[in-house]
Amino acid sequence: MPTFRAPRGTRDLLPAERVPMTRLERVAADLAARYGYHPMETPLFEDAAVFERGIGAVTDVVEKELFFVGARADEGERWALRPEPTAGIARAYVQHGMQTWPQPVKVTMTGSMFRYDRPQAGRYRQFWQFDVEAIGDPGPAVDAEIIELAARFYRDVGLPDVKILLNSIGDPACRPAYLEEMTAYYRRHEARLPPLERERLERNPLRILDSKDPAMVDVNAGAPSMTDGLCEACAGHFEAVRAHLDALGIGYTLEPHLVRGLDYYTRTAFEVYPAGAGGQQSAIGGGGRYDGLVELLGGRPTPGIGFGIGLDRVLLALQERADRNAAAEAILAPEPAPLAVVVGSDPADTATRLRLATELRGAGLAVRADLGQRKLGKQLEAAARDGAHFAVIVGDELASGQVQLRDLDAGTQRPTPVTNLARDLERAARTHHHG
RNA sequence: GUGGCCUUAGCUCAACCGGCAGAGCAUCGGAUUGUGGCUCCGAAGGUUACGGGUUCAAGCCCCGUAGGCCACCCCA
Repeated sequence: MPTFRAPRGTRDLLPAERVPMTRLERVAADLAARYGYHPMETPLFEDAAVFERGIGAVTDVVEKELFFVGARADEGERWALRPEPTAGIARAYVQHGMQTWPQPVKVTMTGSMFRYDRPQAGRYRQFWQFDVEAIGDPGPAVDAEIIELAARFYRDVGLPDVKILLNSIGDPACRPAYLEEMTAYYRRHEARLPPLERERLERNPLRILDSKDPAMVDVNAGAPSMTDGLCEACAGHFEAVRAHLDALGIGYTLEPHLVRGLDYYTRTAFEVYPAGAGGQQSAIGGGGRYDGLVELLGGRPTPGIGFGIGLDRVLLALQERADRNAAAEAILAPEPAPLAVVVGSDPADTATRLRLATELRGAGLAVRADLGQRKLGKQLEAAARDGAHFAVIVGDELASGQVQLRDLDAGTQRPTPVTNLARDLERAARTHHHG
């Protein structure tokens, strides 16, 4: 066992993971740019109150999953690592007076989030997310546009068959009334509720509807439905979102029990799951409307809607998938091989190998240099296994100003003057690709 | 935070009833002084996660800790 290892719930992203994840980020960033979103970035940590006030003090995320930054607590500073991106972005919106920008303000952010929960496959204490936010437009069309963007992202990276769960969870105008009605219902049946559900009744009643306890099936069947409890404005908004999605041809599943874990959500809520998995902790994306958040953080009343992509889980879904399409393969493919490797086993030539490689790179070519003193056979073997198409062999003919340019695929080689090397290699590469 | 399963080389895994810790892959070297992805040979790599206990003897049995995984919880 090594003396040190990555802290629980965190992991090192080695090239085999970081490379595909970077591609996911690139696809998402290019896509969002086409929709008019601009990248931004907030600090990794914020005043803890930003999350407590924005996300809600009685949510799991704030109550038990916040990572506090330990420094200087004695000086009254309470910082916490961001558990999600939206609260920080809303704080920035207020701080920078973005209400004076053309509305809606459309931004993206990519990076790590932190939650102190119990790790599991696809559930980490540090995880990566790509996030999209449109702040300042109350209309249902934006909701549909952002869900369509989400659907397109998953399709573009090779997950064309994701399941989009959709719901409306009302707003401050109608949720209290509905909550009162449904808690009253469950109080009447409290004797039949398991302990966990009784606790939820006090703390987070909406969760009861989503219970996995078999004992709850009967009770839940008779419960008042959230959809029926929507006020006219929320119902109309929801209907319009669905109509827009239908017009765009975006498939979704109505899920009246879908409840989001953060207090700031209003009206539209959605989550995205990979095709097969029914597993509950496998959401690969989620989002919704948060019309009260900016105001909670000290701004004017401002509507907003956002969507987060769980990059770790998207990657996992792609890796686990048996029937990968071309898009998925392109995300997971290893990095392209170098065009050529400069090899040579005479220690006296090391400087020349380094110089030649540098010149070739200066000419825009992807060239690896073997700067060791292993025997030539080993170097060629490594170059071939790397997938390089050419080897530049530096050896005796250097005395007459020449190196060997070897075609590793064809197994042929010829001498070429070092002064011509870049042009020669470029030409060889061109004819090679055509052949 | 609750319950359960697991942990042997860098990776994937063996090791009979408790009796000398092994293989494949990967790494490095060798097989004609400077020419290949295959093949052959070899080397290196281990406090059997960590700490205790039982026993003549523990990778194996018992306890604790850590980490991973699964189901909850919750979310991405």
